Amino acid sequence: MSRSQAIADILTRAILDHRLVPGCKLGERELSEIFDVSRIVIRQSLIRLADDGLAQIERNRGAFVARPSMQDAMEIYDALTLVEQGVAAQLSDRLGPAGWAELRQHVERQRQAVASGNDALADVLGQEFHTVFVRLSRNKVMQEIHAQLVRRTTLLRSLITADFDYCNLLDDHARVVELLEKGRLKPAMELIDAHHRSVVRGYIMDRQVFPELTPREALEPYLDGKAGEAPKPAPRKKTGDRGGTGAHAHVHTAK
Amino acid sequence: MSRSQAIADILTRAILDHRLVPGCKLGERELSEIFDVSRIVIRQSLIRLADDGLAQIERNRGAFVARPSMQDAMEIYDALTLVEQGVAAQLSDRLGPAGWAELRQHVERQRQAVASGNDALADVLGQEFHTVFVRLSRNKVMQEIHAQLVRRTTLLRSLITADFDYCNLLDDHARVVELLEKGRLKPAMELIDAHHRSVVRGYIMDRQVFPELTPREALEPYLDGKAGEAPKPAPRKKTGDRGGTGAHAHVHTAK
DNA sequence: TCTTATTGATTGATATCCAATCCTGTGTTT
DNA sequence: AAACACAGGATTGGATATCAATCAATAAGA
Repeated sequence: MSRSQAIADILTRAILDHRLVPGCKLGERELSEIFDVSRIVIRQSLIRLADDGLAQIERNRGAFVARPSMQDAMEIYDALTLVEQGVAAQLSDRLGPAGWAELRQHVERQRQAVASGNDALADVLGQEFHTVFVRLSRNKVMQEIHAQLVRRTTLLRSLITADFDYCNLLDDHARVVELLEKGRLKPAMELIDAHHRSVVRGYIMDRQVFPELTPREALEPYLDGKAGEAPKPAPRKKTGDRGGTGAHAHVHTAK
Repeated sequence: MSRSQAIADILTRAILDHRLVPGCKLGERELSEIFDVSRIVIRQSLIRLADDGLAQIERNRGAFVARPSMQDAMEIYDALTLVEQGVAAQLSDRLGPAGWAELRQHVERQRQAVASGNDALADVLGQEFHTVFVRLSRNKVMQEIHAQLVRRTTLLRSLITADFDYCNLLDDHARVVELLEKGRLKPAMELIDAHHRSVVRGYIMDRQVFPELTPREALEPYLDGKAGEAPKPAPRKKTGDRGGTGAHAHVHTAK
């Protein structure tokens, strides 16, 4: 793989881990020193990030981690809902027994993780559910679109006031699978919609985000060869946020 | 705008106009001489094209215009159908009178173009319909996803045996609008699906595509400043293809 | 004729340099 | 003291030249 792609992947992970927060300057010189490559390679990486919606390049000003607006957030969640509803409709028509089994098995694995108190694993599995869901459509184009939207929702999570609990929404997943398998498409789609709406409605993005890490500090754990085993989640000072990047951050709006 | 973005746009147009056909080598040196820029700028342009799915970069081999497979074609049309159906569902809920008026007006303009024999205009309007349709969702993220899918379908049209008539499917457009406005969402969605399915089913992509133009010839009309007024459609030797890039190439499968 | 080796071309990447632009800090003016 | 103007520094966007690695196609040899 090209060096610029590899670096783009690292930057992407750092952003998704909330180690590089929205608005953070991604200076060419600084990054080139961090990764020990030339500025041009960094430029190419930044172009890739910008094409993916994770960075924003301003002419003669440089690249910054994207700072999506509330409007952007709603549009991203709308698009994600649209895609997942569409996939749900396709699956309810076309999915074979093996597919349903895989979905049920995934939910079951997550259930066991929750039961055994392994929150981190449950979180990861909760994220993965959506990916598996879309993968079963056997449409790589759709998978890539969906993955990009998920990345952007993860970026959004850097911007919200992190005063929420993670519930992995095992119930929602199980119910979606159940409804779809029974052919009850419409309730399933409404459940998907309701889920995403409840998430985005809890967003409060007025606050400015201040980077707690310099790019050098943020990227240090990803450097130095295949050290990717311990991905190092995001550090947070304030709340009890465990730093997960779960796609299921569920905001408790009701009291 | 950055030079690499401008060049990427030109390359994109040339590909969508079928002047650069799938498989065509996009050599860095050649392009850098054509556009009179350094190789680095070209590399950045090619990265953008690859991210958009219009080019494919092979390590140490270079970039080529993407050569999507039949599988890719089906997946792209599936994704397009999914997106447009989802947008249709949203519009049937949320679109106001002004929106419906705009859609009806667009269809009417296309009807007039057809009636007056202005096929070229009718073709453009037929393409635009889908774009307008998605724009009314007021979701820029969705718009960009849709636009990318449309670009890829246009690329696909370089690969099919061009033995079909262009009918602008005014009827389909009018009917979709009519059905949606009446709240008959399901038939409208089925109509969208049927349309795209009929298109992709007519595809025959066994044939190899041979470039009839060198990159230098293909790109010449786009160079030299704002000469973009006469976009120069694609040249075709064989059929009566008028060179349109209409999103509504409708294959007459039934006899 | 088939296999192997060499050569040429192209890509990936680096270093250095330059122009244009933006930010900032200072100094001047009112 | 406040507002404005200007100059300098820093950063980006880009050009050029160069080098290593890899691929492809040809040429040499069995």
